[in-house]
Amino acid sequence: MLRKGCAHCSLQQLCLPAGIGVEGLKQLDSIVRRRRPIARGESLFRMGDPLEAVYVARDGAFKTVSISEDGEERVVGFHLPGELIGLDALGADLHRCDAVALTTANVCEVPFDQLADIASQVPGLQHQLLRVIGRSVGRDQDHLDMLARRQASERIALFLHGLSERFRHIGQSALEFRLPMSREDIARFLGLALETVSRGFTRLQDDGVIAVEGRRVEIRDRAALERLAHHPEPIEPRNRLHG
Amino acid sequence: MLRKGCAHCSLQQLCLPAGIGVEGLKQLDSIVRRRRPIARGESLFRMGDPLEAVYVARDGAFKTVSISEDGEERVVGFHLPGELIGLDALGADLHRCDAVALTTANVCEVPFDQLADIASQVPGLQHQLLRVIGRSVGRDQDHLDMLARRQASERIALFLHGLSERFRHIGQSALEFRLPMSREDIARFLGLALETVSRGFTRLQDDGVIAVEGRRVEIRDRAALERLAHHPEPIEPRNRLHG
DNA sequence: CGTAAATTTGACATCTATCAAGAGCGGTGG
DNA sequence: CCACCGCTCTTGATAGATGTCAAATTTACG
Repeated sequence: MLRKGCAHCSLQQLCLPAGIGVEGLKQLDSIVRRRRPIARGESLFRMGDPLEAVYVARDGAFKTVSISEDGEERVVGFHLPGELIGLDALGADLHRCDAVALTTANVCEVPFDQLADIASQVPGLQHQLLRVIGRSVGRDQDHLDMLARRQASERIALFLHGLSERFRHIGQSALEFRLPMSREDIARFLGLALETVSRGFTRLQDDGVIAVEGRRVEIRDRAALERLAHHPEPIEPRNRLHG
Repeated sequence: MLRKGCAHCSLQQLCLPAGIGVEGLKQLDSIVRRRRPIARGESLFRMGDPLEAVYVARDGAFKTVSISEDGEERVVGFHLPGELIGLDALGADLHRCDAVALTTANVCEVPFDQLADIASQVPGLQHQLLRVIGRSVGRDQDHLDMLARRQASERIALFLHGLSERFRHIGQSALEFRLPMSREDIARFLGLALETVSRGFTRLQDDGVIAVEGRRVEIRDRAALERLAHHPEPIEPRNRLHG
């Protein structure tokens, strides 16, 4: 039944509850619904749906995608456990994109109206809500930063680096992890062709920066990865098996 | 002295005040500061500054830029009158970018702590604040949508189209306007080289979609602009002076 | 174990960045 | 009022990177 509640959730520090008192926590807890597991490929909401709730995955991962008018799917964002999903509807009360599960996932659902209500009563919660929104805005800006890079290699390095940081942030290994998304998803997230992403991974592996095996990634040389994220090409022409 | 206050501001409908009662308006009005005109090139805040206030231009325009670690300037966003500036700091209470005036501008400054205070008291204001934040998030997603396009022509068409919509939204002509930003700013916003932007404008002019004269832009064929925004190249191979 | 999907790899055309130079524009000072 | 200067913008040539098409290979899943 998963009736433990926010107070004992491993995501406590990342979620809305951070920094609010016991009273507030109880109130918040009372409106949070825990949904049955979402299967891979299922949607939490679709483009055009009215804003009813925001969601946080306790485990699993999601992508948010928008189908542009020319029928192309663009990946707007990836969402790891503890990262709020559904804020895209804040502007117009209508969702601008679909939220699709990349893996089987468990989510908490927080009805938005009730959240807003409580937020105006519980002193810390409003601030915390704004902060969580702000973190989400921050991730959007990181995304912008990636897409503004002209070199595919930079975008890819930045993507892996950012993902690594986020895994660390939720208490998983930052140096070895499994990508929840396909190469195609990554390509659509980075504004690149699928093949370019694949080649980018291969190149990083050849250069000894990472090890890839399908969706398993190991970061071998974090410093090099960061360098690549900020410079088009290897600073020092590293000797690649002499040719 | 500009002592007219929010109640009479032409931006009323776009700003925080929309939809809050007379009482709330008075409270809000009491904390809004109107600053002396900002000169072109001046900054409202800099990267790393603590979040003190959010800003709305009453006239003029701003850009927000972030200097990435490799020293490149990236344009994160453009801000027309009525569009909130400063939300980038929500996540960490620290500004992530500089806000620079593109023209001489008059701005309203709203101390953030006081705004948050009042928002929790005035029923409509919290909702309105979230909505304004949401619109800002929406603009970020439009930006992402542009940058995810692989063809420069699509990004440029989308940029002009979006700008046109925003001018209309603030009551100015959507078909004829003056760009407040340089080609270089646009290039850094779109992740393109300056020359590519220039060439893109020229091409649109040659195709009869727009007329450009320096920073003056006239949209001649809105439908064509929208088509270009969603398709790499002219659907119907329009006859360009027969060859 | 077999089939479909995902990923990698190769070849090639195209687009964009880059380097370079020139034109247009606005502002300044004589 | 005109000439000059600097900055922005445009235009051209070229090299390099990425998208596209195609096919082989691996992986995942039933």
